[in-house]
Amino acid sequence: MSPSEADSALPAGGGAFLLTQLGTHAAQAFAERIAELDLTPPQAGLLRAVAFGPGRSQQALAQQLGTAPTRLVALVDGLEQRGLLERRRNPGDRRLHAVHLSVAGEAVMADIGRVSRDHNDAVLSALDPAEREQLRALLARVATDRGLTPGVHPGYRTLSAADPGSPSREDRATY
Amino acid sequence: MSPSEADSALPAGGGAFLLTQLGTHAAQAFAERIAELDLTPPQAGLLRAVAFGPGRSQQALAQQLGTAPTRLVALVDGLEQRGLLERRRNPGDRRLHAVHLSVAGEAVMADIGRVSRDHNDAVLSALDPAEREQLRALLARVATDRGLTPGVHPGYRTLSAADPGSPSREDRATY
DNA sequence: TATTGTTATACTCTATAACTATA
DNA sequence: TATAGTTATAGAGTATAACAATA
Repeated sequence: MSPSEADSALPAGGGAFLLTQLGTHAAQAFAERIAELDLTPPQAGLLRAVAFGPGRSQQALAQQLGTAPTRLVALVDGLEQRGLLERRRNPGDRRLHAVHLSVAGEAVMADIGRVSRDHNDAVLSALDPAEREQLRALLARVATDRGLTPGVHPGYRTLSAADPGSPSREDRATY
Repeated sequence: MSPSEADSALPAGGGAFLLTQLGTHAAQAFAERIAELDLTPPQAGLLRAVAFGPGRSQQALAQQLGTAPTRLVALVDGLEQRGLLERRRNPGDRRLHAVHLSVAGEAVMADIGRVSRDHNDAVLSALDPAEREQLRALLARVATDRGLTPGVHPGYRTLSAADPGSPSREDRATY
């Protein structure tokens, strides 16, 4: 079989492939930007979660972030050592650690907000405001249809690799 | 600072976040579909690359796929043991292994093409053909603007995690 | 006994470096 | 000596399971 027979339709040219490609790119670009704050994306996500709902237990945070409680320990450890998070004992139930932002942590949160907005603008710089809204609306419909709760993404946890491999330049001709 | 101040704009609601979210979802969905053929996405990508350009060396394939030559060895090993790929010695330069699809490999390639098309249809099922094309056009412009060669994606290799963490349902209100 | 948090262990994936065989 | 392929080693990241403290 010839290559053009093998995948005549659009494996690497279809919308699903573009979504995979751009999703990867967006995640990488965000990781690079957030690295300027000496943060990883998971760390930024944890800070954001704590900022939104201060004083929650690590169990609650783990459930919200969709990660194992054991993973949260190391994350909180690192951010606590850097003085961005605080563990506070709960007098009512001393098993719980209420996680709060420190003052420094709140300052970093403001930085994260700026970085996120810059990131969004950079990724979508090719589109004007109307087009961005158009794209947003289409993506939101796909996300809803696919059962993705807006604001909650899978988290790249069980991800092994990519879409239809990495076809590359040469393949474009046929795809 | 209150959460709504911290990220007033759109960190988890903007187009960039949606791209990350849907990109992850599309990659996972493809991985699940291709697993029905007992393949991983990297394996499918390698088969596709070989199908498009048969007889190339592992070095050439590694460069095209954007991966280290050492990683390709194990990939080719597995697919050769399953009888889908063949290593053929090059009489001219016996250091090279020309990689070819076997007959069984060509049959699997046809399956991959079907799976890829089904995957694309499923992911975009919320949109009618005109809307799919609209989305495709917008994504293609963003991809070009960001310097991504169509058909070649990063490959989820250096990916550490996700966009702005995993904000989750509760955050939607503010985001 | 159940639950929160922690620690220890193992497993997967990938990257780096050393080795061989050919040239 | 330089290159293609291979093997071996190690590193990052994550998941699983056992453990200690508290309820």
